[in-house]
Parts: sequence; C-alpha cells; structure tokens
Amino acid sequence: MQNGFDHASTNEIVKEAQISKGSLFNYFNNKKDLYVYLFEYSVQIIEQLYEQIDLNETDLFERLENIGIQKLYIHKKYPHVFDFLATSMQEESTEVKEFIKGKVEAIYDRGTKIIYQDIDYSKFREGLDIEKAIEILNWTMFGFGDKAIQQISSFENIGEFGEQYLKEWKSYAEILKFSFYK
Amino acid sequence: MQNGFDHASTNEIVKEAQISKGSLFNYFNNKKDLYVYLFEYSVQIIEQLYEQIDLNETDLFERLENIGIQKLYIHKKYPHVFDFLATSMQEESTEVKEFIKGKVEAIYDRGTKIIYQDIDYSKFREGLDIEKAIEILNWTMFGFGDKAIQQISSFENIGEFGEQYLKEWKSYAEILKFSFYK
DNA sequence: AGTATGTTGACCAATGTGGTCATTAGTGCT
DNA sequence: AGCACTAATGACCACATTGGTCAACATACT
Repeated sequence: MQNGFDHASTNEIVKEAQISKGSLFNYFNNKKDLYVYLFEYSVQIIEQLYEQIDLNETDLFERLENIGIQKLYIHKKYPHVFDFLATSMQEESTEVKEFIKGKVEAIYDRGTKIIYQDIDYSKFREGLDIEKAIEILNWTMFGFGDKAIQQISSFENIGEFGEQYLKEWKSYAEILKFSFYK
Repeated sequence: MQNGFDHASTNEIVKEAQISKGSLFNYFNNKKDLYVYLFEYSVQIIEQLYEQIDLNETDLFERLENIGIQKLYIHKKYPHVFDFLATSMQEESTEVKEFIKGKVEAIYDRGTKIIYQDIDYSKFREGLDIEKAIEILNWTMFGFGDKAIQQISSFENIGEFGEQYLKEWKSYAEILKFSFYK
C-alpha cells in the first residue's frame, strides 16, 4: 500500500509482519500471489459493506450516515483495505497491472450504483442541481471521514467513538440539509 | 513523490528525467541534496502563492475562488509541487525525516492563517457553526480541485479551462452560499 | 516415540544501489 | 578552422537488496 508492488520488498514485508521469510513463501508461491490475495481480500471486504446497505432507507442522508458508520467499523478492523484498493488503482508495475485493470473502477461504479439506488429525490428543494449537491455531500463525507480516521487511534472504545462520530456528523449534515432539502 | 526517499532510485529518476546519471550527480552532490533542493523549491512555490493572496478581498468565497485559480495555474506549471509536499509529510526515511520535521505543517498553518485573515464573517447566517461550514467549504474545494486536475490534461488552452473551471465552481459555491450566508 | 504440521533464517544467483570519472559532445570566441 | 571551456554521457564500481529455496528446528497431537 505504501510503496506499490515493485518497491514493496518481501524482506520489508516479513519484517513488518514479524514473520519469517520462509513462512511467507510457505503460504504464497510468490510475491504476485500475495498481492493478488490481498487485492481479492480487500475486494471481498468492500463487497460485504455493499451487502449491508439497507435499500429500504430512502433518505439520502440517513443512507449515507449508515454507510459511514459501517465504513468506520471496517476501517477499525481492517485499517488498510480502502487505501490498498485506492493505491492499487494507480499501480504501475507491469507484473500486476494487467490483473488489476479496471477491477477497482468496476467496484467503485457498482458501489455508487447501489448507494444511490431508490433514493427519494423529491425531498430536495427545487432549483437545486442535485448531482452537484451529491458531489458536495460526498466530498464533505470523505473529508469528515479522513478527519475521523486520524482521531480514531486515540480512542480505546470504538463504540464510544462511533457515537461521538455520529453526533458530530449530524451537525455537518444539518448544514448541508439546510441548503439541499425543501 | 511516488515512492518516498528510500524507494526513489537515482536510476529511475534519471531515466524518467531523460538525463544521464553523471549529469544528475554533476548538479547534486548526492541523493539527499537533490531531495532537499526539491523540497525547498516546492516550499518556495507555495510561498509565492501565499504572497499573491489579496487581503483586501474580505468575502470568503471570493478569496477562496482567487486562490483556487492561482492553485490551478501553479498546478499546470509545476504539476507535482503540492503532491510532493503532501507525501513528504509522511516520509519515513531517517535520512531526510529530520530535515522535513514539522516544516510542512508550519507552512500549512501559515497558509490557513493568511487565507482566513480579515474575512468578513458577518455575512454568515445566525445559528450556523462557522468553523464547520468552513470545513465543508474546504473539503468541497479540495474535491472539486481534484476533479478539475483530472480533467486539466485534456485541455490544451489553460486560459479557456480556467474560465470553464471558474464558471463551474461558481455553481457549487452558490449551493453552499445558500446555506452559509444570510 | 512417532508423525504431521508450522516456522525459521542462513543462503543463493541475480539484479539494483548510490556514486565516480575518463571520455565525448557541444558551444562560443578568435 | 582551431582552441578553450563547459556540460553531458554511460560503463563501471563495491556493496546492498532482491525474490525465492530448503534443510533444520519447534510444536502439537496421538
């Protein structure tokens, strides 16, 4: 995730993971296999997130709020999954480029499709460019998410953090609702 | 910028830069000197940006709009300056870590101090949490900036792009003003 | 004790590392 | 053209790191 495929040496990996070189190559035939495994693992985690989305919730803010919390919990459990996929998208190494090609984009596309499915857009005020409004909402959610992740390590109790996170987010959401909703 | 100090090999650098190894080490004593030069060069570019800020403009949206355009032009001229400093902040290499230490943060702090100097906050509606509003504004500016940068390469004429960029940004700004201003 | 499974790190050939320097190419001047 | 000077080159160096192997060891269970 930090260095990309070519510059991620197995020596560094085993040192960081505190396992021996032999053990790594006992479980994986080669470096590429390890990468592929990690990639597919990350994909699977994100697919799980998609499946947990409640499509009966038609309010956009509520929907995104739920996803945000899920994401937070996933990030606590698997801290590098999202970053790994994000960086894999701009992987330069010829050895894995072919394998990745288009896969991440496809997942993101599927994600946005699900996330915005069956949303009740009649709640938005007239004269508003809804697409742009959603972009703004997305950007502030990402921004807020990043901010939260930086603070997450200072909290022991994830549940407690989740509550405070939710409460704080609601005040940001309120500001945007003021402009977005009727 | 892509690999960090340790994993940025001089071989790769000269290949990418299309110069010979000898030429690189004719102008720089060693790899660290090159890094330090690049760092200070980037800092200088950003300082220039700060100096161009018009402090007589007290409207926050106008102020940020001007800075956004300046940033866009800088990005066109020096495409990696901002990314270089952003990644240098999380540089792990012991060889340059000490040199960077705190410098980037200091520059960012100075930046935010200047950017929000003498802003007329009386324009904001009552009951609004101004700090949070500014965060939202920042996040959407970053988001919009990223989006613009991805499109910038497809434009030949930077001036033309700047105009379209500005026009599009104004419609985002309008949505936020609806919530922020009286 | 014996077997099966998991883990280790010294070791390997191959490649890559930051850096050097004698040689060559290019430029400007007379 | 000839000369002087600067700038660019890439083969070369000693050494470090690379992905990957494998015989030896540790542990757990019957």
